[in-house]
This record gives sequence, structure tokens and C-alpha cells, in this order.
Amino acid sequence: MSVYAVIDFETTGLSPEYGARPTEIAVVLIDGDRILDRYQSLMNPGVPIPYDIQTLTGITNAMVRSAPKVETVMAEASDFVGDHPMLAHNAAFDRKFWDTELQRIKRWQQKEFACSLLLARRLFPQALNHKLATLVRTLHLPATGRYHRALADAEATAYLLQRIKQEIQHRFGLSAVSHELLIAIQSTNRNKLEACVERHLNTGK
DNA sequence: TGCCAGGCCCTCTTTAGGGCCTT
Repeated sequence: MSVYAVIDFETTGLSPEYGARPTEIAVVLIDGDRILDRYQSLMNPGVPIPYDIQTLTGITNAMVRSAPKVETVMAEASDFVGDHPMLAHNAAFDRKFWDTELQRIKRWQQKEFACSLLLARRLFPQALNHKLATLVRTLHLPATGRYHRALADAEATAYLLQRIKQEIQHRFGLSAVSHELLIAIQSTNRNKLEACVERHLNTGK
């Protein structure tokens, strides 16, 4: 069994270093093509949500006022993820918030995130762009709900991961795709994709 | 209802600049 924890944050801004904090998180556990479980919660960020972000996500200050504290939700989310490998769409963004908030509650552990944005750029260069919504349409993935809500985006990303794995298996004749292979592919230039996969299969690197 | 990022990729590049993507 190779279970992935696919996560998505909604936040008050783009950078925790400038005071942005999460307003919602969702985690989807997916094994192959089967969603095993879901975790989702709003949280009270303790700082105002800018108007344009309220418009983008639909998450208002009123909605998070009575939500649990960030610390409480992040502890639950961390327990839910456990030791599973993690993936997000544009993982550099979600990883910043994941690391920052878990460091606050002294629950941080070293985790290597796979990134469906980088992988999609390698594997589907013909796509109009590599926004999550565009990839869902282009690849005919299941509709999951309103974009820019954590659970809908995490589920869409989980289906994208499934499609990415299918593409790798089909293109390279593999029966399974490991976390290490995903990391290797996302870390290489798309023009060197075949060489990267061949090297990984031969050496594991 | 402000402002604030940063890693990756491409190219008119590499002594750089700008677009993409996340909220």
C-alpha cells in the first residue's frame, strides 16, 4: 500500500514570514485510485482576512471567528497525516505554512513534499497552463466542488496525483510509482525526463 | 479591507529578467 497525504491550505496571504496564517486546511489520504479518508477544518487565524482573499476563497472573518484555533487544528492535521508522504499543488507554498505552524506547536518533522505543479509541468507540457483548475479540465478529472476551498482543492489534487501516476506508469511501463521516483521526476528538467527515470530505475536515485 | 514571497522555468540567458503558481 502506498498512501499519500494530499494537503491544501487556505490562508490570509502568501507568506507566513509577513504574518499570513492559515484559515482552512484539508488532507486527503489516497491509496492508488482510492480515497481512503479526509480531514478538513476551518481555523481562527487570529489576524484579519484581507477583503480580496475573502472574495477569492469565500472564507470570511465571520466564518473563522468561532472556528478552533490554528494550533488545535494543526495538531489534529499532523496526527491525521502521520508518517505518510505528502503532496500539494505548488508544494513550496503549502510546505511554508505546514512547517511554520508545526514549528509553533513544536510538532515539526522533516518531510519531503512531492509537488503536483512541478510534476504536471514535466508530464503535461501541452496544457494551456498548470493551474489546478485548468489541469482538472484538461485531464478530465472529477469535479470536486468550489475551487479555493481546501477540501475541494485537496481532492482535485489527489485525482491529479492519480492521473500523474497513471501517466508515468504508462509512459515508462512501470507497475508502480514510488515517492522517490516522483521526487526525482519533479527535480529534473522535463527535457531530461526519460534519462532521469532510467537513472532512477537503475540506481534508485 | 492596504503593503509584504519565493522557487521554478524559459529565453532575446548564464555578470538577468520576467512569467508562472499558490492565497
